[in-house]
Amino acid sequence: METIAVIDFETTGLVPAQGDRATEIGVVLVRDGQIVDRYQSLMNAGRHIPAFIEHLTGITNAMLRAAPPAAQVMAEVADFVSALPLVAHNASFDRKFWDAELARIGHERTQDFVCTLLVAKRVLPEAPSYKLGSLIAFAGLPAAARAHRALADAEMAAHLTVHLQRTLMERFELAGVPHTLLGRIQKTPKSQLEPCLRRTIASPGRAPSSLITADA
DNA sequence: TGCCAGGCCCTCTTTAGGGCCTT
Repeated sequence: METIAVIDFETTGLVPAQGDRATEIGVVLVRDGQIVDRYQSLMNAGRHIPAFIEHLTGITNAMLRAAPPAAQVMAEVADFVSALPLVAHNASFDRKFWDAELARIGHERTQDFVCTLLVAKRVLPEAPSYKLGSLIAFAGLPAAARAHRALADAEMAAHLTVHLQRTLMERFELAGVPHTLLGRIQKTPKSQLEPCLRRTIASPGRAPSSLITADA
């Protein structure tokens, strides 16, 4: 059964190219709709956390001074994730930091990222907001006790991923929704998604991902 | 102290602009 790695970073800011660094990472492994493993660690990259981000996340500069070095943490988490497909909410953000922090230890990402924000916009078009917490509330999924911490946000994104997969399976009578199909869905224009998946139902002999590729 | 960027998406669009989302 397919295993995916849902990740979330807390950081000092928005732009690694301007010196922002990761301060914490959380990873949740999901298999067959269930969380099967977790990884979380603060990481000390020697970068000061602005006060408003300390307030936002609860991660303080004092906490980072006692945290393991970023390089050590990234080596551990790269080993934990290995080549598993990656998922994140607003993945363009986490992808930037994942690639930047990996590059600092001489590693390079080989797998794709799936973005739950882009998939949710297509699968849940009636949602009032696409913030992670708002989608969790909208879908009636369990909310984390402390948002804006890496593992809590990764767990919420994992629950959202499973909800999106199950919604697609029920709506389109699909046997399964692998990460490759989620990847195709996030790249398919919203206006084309419904007819593409409807044709999937009418062509049971063809794999959903190949159908989306051909029609997109 | 507060902001930073960038991809996506919508519309009063496409020769553009602005909001959302992430910390």
